Amino acid sequence: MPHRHATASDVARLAGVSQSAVSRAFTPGASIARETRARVEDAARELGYRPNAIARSLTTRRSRIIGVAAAYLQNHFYPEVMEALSRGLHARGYHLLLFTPDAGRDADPQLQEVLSWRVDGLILASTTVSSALASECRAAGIPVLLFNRTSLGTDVSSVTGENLRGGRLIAEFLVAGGHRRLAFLAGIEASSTSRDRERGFAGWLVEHDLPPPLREVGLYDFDAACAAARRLLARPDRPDAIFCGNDHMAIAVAEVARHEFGLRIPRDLSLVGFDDTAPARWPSFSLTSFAQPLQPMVDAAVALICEMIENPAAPTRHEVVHGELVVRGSARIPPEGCVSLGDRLVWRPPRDEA
Amino acid sequence: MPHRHATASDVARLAGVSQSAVSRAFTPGASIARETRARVEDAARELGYRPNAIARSLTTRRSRIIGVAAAYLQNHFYPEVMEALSRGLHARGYHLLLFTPDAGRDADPQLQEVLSWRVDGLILASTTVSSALASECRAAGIPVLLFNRTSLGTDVSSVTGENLRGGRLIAEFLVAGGHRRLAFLAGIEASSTSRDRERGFAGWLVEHDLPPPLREVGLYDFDAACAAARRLLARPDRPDAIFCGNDHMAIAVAEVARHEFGLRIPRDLSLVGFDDTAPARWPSFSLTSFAQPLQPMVDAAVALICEMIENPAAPTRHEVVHGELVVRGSARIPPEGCVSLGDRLVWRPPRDEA
DNA sequence: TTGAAAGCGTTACCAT
DNA sequence: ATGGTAACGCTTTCAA
Repeated sequence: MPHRHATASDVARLAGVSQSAVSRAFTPGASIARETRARVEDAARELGYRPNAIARSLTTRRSRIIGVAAAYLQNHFYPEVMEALSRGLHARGYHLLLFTPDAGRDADPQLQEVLSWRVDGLILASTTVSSALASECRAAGIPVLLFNRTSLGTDVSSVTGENLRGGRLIAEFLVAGGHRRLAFLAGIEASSTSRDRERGFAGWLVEHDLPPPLREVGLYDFDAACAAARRLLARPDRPDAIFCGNDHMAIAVAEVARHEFGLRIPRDLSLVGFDDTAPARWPSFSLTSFAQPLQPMVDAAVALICEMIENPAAPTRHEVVHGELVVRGSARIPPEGCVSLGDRLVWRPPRDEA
Repeated sequence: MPHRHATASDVARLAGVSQSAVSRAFTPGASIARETRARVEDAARELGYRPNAIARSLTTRRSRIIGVAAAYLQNHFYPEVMEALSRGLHARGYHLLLFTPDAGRDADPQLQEVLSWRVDGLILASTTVSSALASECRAAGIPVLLFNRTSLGTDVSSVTGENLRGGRLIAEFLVAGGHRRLAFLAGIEASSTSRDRERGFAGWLVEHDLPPPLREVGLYDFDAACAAARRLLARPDRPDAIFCGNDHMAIAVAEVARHEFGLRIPRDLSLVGFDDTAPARWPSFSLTSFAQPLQPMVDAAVALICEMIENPAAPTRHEVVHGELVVRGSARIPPEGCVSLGDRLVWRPPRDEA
């Protein structure tokens, strides 16, 4: 028995009021008598009535749904983001329509479907949605927020960590630790995160008249990072320190270095990651990593998308959330600069350079 | 400029047809002349028209949305599930409305909100939604599917791995490996997965006149599992093999065993996990683990929920997806029973017992 | 094959 | 404060 849902009219009939009154009883700021509301609520309870969000959205023209594009869920950073995002949006009365663009393929068709739900906003935490489309949405008047990425030419708001400063700081950290044969393991080269981290890293070196780092590409993928690590570590001029574009790849490199090359970390090889995800804290890796503070980033994203929804005419904003270089055991520790911060050890340049 | 979305009427006007014709042009099986469709499509393209899913859902009374409850996203198993689920549902034309019940708190209010979207189905991949509510949904006629869990008294369909057989097999595996001082690290005790795995494990031991395993509770949580490991490993009668309720906890135990107790795995301690998630394959852990085959489980879930939607009167079903005990290096390997399966080594009892 | 018209379950605007 | 009524944008009869 497909047991039809009760409607506002059903409730109205039972409560002996108009259907409009029922609507008011469920609208926070509406003007309705205490007693009327009570009667409606009783009737609603009896019938198991809940306002139909679909019908409501049709008239209000606000869905209270945010479309969220996520991929790379195998990278520990993103699941944690999803969970926090879901909670944060819920707290503001929004729901989260998830879509996961296929890695290689074009994400735009999927996005079109999400758009057909007239989502109030869009958070793109995945590189594979074309920037063109992102700005197209903006043109169509729907707020778009890039999470943990930015887009080049197009003018779309974003929330990111300090990719550039992080890269610079890590260069300085490794050099202060006495390393001179540095390497960078890029993620997806087209991604802004990878580009910015590399730009910061290589930039600092160049500015200090040091040779540019060796370079391989790991595509933010575990297996690809393993392969890149093999190429890097098999070189005659093997690097003695590698800055990996994220923790996920850093772990891959650590595994290859130890188990295939018999290297000891950090004695033979220093490793620095980015994100400071949970596995970085596991003793086996004890990864020194530039933290992208999850909760602040998510909070910023939620606040920003809500603002954009309330004021669609607002100018685009690029929020950069402050992070720290969290020092653990995977990289040689410079003699100076370590500071204890809460329960973590972080590194700051002895002479203020950052 | 909030640039109003084009509606079917707008398209109709431009194409010189009725609004109904526009609807037909976007309805797969509808009867419409080739030429009419072409004109509609042209007009639609020109106006950037896409049917409004909200309005459509209101009339069809099918949302093509599946509500998915997820939590424990820090356990690597679930993100992978989410991603596969999202793809699988998309392939069938469904969208995924994600909600993440707060761990401790009551998930039911959140679920109510999801229900107000008149979701076509509900997949619960989280223990915190009350079984009572799950069956309430079923009573209300909305298909509910439990993923990686079952519920006790209530009659709700489910997709799970072979928790019971897995537990039994692991007991046999460890005993065949010469272990006698066994322990079980439970997850969330109220969860069916933890209960079934334990029941299989302890049951096999009892049936073979072996003493029951030691027991601690790790709540499927990394830190809690670390604490449990400390209690277990500090005992005078320290176990020489631990079956951990999932990989995530097994890794926690491995970390504590190695880095706090100086134990070597598997020489001093054998460890077996459950799920066979990506980190289990990392050389540092090389975890022997009973595989819950992700893709088959997700495929089964998608197929089952779709069936339930198409035929709500169908009886509840409990699908159990076949898994294998994947042998790696974290547990002593019995002299017999290892079989190569694809690129993995799996264990099967020499005399067929499973 | 096509168009007109009646819903779908709300909210929002009017009067009252 | 309340009830009537017109949208909201679509699908689905029903006639033509």
